[in-house]
Amino acid sequence: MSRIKILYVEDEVFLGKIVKESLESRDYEVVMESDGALAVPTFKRIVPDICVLDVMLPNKDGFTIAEEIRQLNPQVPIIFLTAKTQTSDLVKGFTTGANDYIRKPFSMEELIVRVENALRYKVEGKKPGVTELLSIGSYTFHPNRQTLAGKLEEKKLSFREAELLKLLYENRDKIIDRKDILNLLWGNDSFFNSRNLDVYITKLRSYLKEDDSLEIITIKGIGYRFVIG
Amino acid sequence: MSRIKILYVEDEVFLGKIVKESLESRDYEVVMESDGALAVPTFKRIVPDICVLDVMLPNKDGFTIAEEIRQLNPQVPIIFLTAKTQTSDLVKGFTTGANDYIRKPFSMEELIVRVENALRYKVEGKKPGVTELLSIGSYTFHPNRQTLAGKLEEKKLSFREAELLKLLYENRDKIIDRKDILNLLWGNDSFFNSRNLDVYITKLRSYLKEDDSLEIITIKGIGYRFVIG
DNA sequence: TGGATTTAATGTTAATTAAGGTTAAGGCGC
DNA sequence: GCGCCTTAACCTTAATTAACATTAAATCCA
Repeated sequence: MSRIKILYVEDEVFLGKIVKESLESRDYEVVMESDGALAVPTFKRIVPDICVLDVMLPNKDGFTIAEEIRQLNPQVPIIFLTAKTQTSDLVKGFTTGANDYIRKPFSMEELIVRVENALRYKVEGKKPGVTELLSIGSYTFHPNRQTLAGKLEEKKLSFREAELLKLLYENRDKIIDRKDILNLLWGNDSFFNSRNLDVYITKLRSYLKEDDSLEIITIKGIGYRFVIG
Repeated sequence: MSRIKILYVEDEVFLGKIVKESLESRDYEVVMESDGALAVPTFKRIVPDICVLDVMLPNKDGFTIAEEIRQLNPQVPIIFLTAKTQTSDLVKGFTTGANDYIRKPFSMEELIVRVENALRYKVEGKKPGVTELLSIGSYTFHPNRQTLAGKLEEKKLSFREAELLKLLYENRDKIIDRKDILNLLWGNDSFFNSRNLDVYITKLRSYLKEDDSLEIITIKGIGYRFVIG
């Protein structure tokens, strides 16, 4: 299977490169275009599987680009990146069908989730995606359904709980920096969010206490390490 | 096993020297390159295990260097050092996988954690880490879980305790220089950290006193020797 | 040279500080 | 109102620093 191709239109070059590298390290093929006026020609040339458009662009804004892309291809998913100040009402009008939007500042985690959702939507129509199952000790974790099934019962997890558990699981046996968790899940590492993380760690520990081979170890001043077995 | 080789591209020479020394004190081999244009040639010459690239460089920026390095070697982990302003505060995350980001200013602790994680990822791919068990006299030591199990009970160790014990164990029967311990665990050998080490030695001795065949011997003015049996 | 004395290094325990854990009470959107 | 997220309050623990004790090496002096 060939790689998923993303057209990414962004005028802030530094930000763009970081996002591009990030997506590429997750095995997406990314073509970045920094000039709004060239977005549509580039689209025609590369024929991407999905588009990520900054709304605020010089020469031609993201919405206009989207309209023109829709003429060419009514199916392709488009994700808008909007600044916080731009009214969500205006944006909502564009988020019908295959469109979605993310408010800046966003975390990579967020972008990845949206991209994956959009692709799933594209492939399967309206069906929710194939739900992967993760086996964590004696538990079964369903990241998309946000459920954690133990021996006795299945617990529904909230979004934050599920995201945190997923992150810990993906980085099991490694030290994860507190800051990284905060930035990935909350978008910044302010003091309050930091205390918030503590709360969620407590929650997960309590959910996972049925299996004592599972442990979220604190590394004070640095972060956590999730050990399994 | 030969030492891990790091290519470190940084134009701020003063900062660079500090970081270089710090990494070297932790037993990494560090090659520093201050000219962006020479980064790729240096890469070819030394063939490092991991790259740490400042993004803002004269002549050639870190991202461009990364792209060229990727042509040569798609696997090697790359860690970018970015100033806060360069990301416009918009992307807060990092990516698991071959790439990682650290915002300047960063702590050495942070860099070390990233480097070690990146290397582990490289070595083990996505496989869960093998959780090792070490047998120390009548004790069983679990470095990742930070537990030390004696005949009667299992004691939870703190991060520092576990790291120190691991270090002693890895160098058992050899004389370990105090300075080396301080540099490896604390990153420098200041007076205060030195007293700190004394405290942790006392703690470990007390934890290990169940088995008389284990002894942490002081070699005054030099360091310690951990003898087993 | 060898015992006494000084000195510096380390041992030990306790106090302090700062990070994180826990639980519960607001707050906000659906 | 309910569920989730956030904030707050209070508690616990790790890491550091400090204080004082001990030990070994270095120096001194007969």
